[in-house]
Amino acid sequence: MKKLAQFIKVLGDGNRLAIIQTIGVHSLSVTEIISATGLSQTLVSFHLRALRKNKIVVTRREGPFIYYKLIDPYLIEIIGELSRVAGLESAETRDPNTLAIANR
Amino acid sequence: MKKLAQFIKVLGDGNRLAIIQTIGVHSLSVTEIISATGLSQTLVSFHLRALRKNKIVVTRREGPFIYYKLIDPYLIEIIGELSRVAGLESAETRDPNTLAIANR
DNA sequence: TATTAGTATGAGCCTTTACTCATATCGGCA
DNA sequence: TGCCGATATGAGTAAAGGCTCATACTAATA
Repeated sequence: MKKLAQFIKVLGDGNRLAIIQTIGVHSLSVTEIISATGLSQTLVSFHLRALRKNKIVVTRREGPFIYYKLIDPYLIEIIGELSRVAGLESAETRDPNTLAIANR
Repeated sequence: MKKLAQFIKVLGDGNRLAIIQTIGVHSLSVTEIISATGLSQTLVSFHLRALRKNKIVVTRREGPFIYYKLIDPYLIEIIGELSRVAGLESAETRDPNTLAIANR
């Protein structure tokens, strides 16, 4: 239970959520994440470390770039579910055809 | 995004997760939650307040007792999904077709 | 080898959070 | 009204978390 709490705690930060949403189903370099989120290099790196340590993202080096991607992109869907349960999303934003769930 | 982060942050605590799981689909009094979790009265009350403030539980008074229940019991399933994505659950429970999340 | 772009790390600061203790409130009943 | 069981609240403390600054590491290229 404590492991799960730790995992969820990592998700409970606005900037990390933004980074996760930005990465989405893609594989993005740190520079891309920085410009997409508008956060500072250090701050992005700081949060990426937390996401790495908690097995939420993995990295792959390509020349001078390091690409990050979600270990399980399904996480995006779960976050969407949480958003609904939290009452922060209108019900019709849910188009089943676009859900990654469909291609699993 | 920040509202969602706050909501998730509330879920990211071991004791609160224990309380949420304990309540489950039922409606439990504080005393029942205390004995089921083994936490102190003050601590349970402390966490219940957080769950209340963040619209995760609602209360109903019945004589001297106050009953707590989840506003959306579906939350339990989402937590289960998170547990799977976190790699903390056995793989057999991982059949996408049986997931409530898939049939909504 | 020196430089530069891309990325990570460690230290320090400030805020938030989880917890406990003591006390207060509330409803029922003698 | 006074007491008792059930629950909540406020203050205080220690620890954790988010952030920034300065610096270090790494790979490519001149």
